[in-house]
Amino acid sequence: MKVVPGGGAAVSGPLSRKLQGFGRLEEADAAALAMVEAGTRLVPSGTDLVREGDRPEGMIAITEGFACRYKLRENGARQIMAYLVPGDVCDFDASVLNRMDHTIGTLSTCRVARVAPEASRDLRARPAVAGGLRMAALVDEAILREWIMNLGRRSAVERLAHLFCELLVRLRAVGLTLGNSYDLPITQLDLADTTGMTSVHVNRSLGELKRAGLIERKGRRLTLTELERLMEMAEFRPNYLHREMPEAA
Amino acid sequence: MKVVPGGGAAVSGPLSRKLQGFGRLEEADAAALAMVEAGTRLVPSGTDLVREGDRPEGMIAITEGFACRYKLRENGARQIMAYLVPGDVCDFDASVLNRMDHTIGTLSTCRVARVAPEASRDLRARPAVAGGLRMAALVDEAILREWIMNLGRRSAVERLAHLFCELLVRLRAVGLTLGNSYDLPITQLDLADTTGMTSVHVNRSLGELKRAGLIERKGRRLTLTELERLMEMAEFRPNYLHREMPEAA
DNA sequence: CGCTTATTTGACTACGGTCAACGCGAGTGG
DNA sequence: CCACTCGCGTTGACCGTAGTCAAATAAGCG
Repeated sequence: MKVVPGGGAAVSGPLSRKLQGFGRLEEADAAALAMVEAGTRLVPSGTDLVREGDRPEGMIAITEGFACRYKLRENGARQIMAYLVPGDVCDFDASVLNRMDHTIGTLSTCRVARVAPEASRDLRARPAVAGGLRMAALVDEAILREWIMNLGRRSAVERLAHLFCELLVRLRAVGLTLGNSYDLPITQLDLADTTGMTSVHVNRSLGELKRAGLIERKGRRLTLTELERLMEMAEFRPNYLHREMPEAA
Repeated sequence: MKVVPGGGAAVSGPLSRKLQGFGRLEEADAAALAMVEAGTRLVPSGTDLVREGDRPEGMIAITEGFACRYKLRENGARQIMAYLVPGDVCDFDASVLNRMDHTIGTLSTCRVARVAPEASRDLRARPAVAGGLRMAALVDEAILREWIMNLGRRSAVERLAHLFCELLVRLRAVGLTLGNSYDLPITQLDLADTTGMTSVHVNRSLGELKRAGLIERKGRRLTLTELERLMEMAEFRPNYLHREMPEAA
């Protein structure tokens, strides 16, 4: 078994970290996931991992960096529909032999694990892993709904505030936060394409949040000073991100 | 076995009609679905079927009318995240014992079938039905993504145009269209809460579409005259609504 | 250090929201 | 049978949030 680079004992990576949030994993489960995490490749920012029209197989998992699902309009406008952060998995075999209706691409340099269909079957043969993946898919869908709420019924600042709160919770689940701060390795243009705005307006809205003392940004580091007020202004209720565990699978 | 009201032989209802779109159903499958459709109740417009915070079980299916998934903001603003049209099913047991993060309510008078957990298990025991439900869930998710695109990157008229095109395809799949027209039993306020606008602006945008000769409305009946131009203006590509069938399940 | 890519700012525009009034048809009750 | 109400649709005047265009800085990066 491959040793996780840069560490002695295999400290659990974001993958097992995330799935553990949905239920206890066995040693062997964690080992299988660590195996996946060991076989990652570094992908530069702005790379498409899976394109619209493709018929992908197996799975891909992100262990470092931000990726996203997006579509383009004919005029070049981009809309991001989902972020893939460390620990997130796309299970293409769950999509039963279909063509992609959108593209998956990296927003920053990413560490990506591609899981072949066979290995992917082996993973899903583990009840705890399969269950975790199913839960994760449900959460992803809940996030899509919340983003619709965000786009349809929140103002510019509120949208950004809500997004930042969501990311805090999601990144905390994989141990990538420090207090109320985390690395946000994406540009204001990316934020604009996420929140349905222009980068100019994102810039102004960020300024507003900063001036209000709600957030702070130093380099890539985003700090949610005054998290309480931020959550309140965005009406952020994290219930959609947490799934309660079934008593028995 | 109960006879479908109002007809001699059990003409396939929207439920089996829809699932057939994802793969051939056996006689017994169709019969089981017809059984579900026979046990429906009429629900008035504006009724919540399942509320945020509930922990529903079994399934519900719509066989007539429009329902929707929605959330409210504290200020009363509503955002609709999905339409449930005849043939659509919510499988709560697939959501593994979780609380609803949104509400499901009727937008018009609806005929609704509630399927108890046991009956729901029986249905899912039928491979063709289970497969169809899984496909349907994937399509629903694709629709969520397309709605995000709609909200984030399309103008008011484009959003409405896109929505109307989507509904044409979805309703055609259950045989509820006549040429390029169908019944749209919802108000302009509902359309506003769907497209993230105000009812005033929906009204004006509808007027614009009418004046351009792209749509026509007589009572509840919506006709997409000039469907080609409508699709083009909305950049509507129905690929996200169609799933290709697997060779073998 | 020089190039490229991001961020920031300003002036102006426009899309869509707000507020308010009016019309209209379907029910409902006198 | 008519008056009344209620919900929905329609229209107008005005406002404000966010988009557009353009240019100046700042920040990475080879």
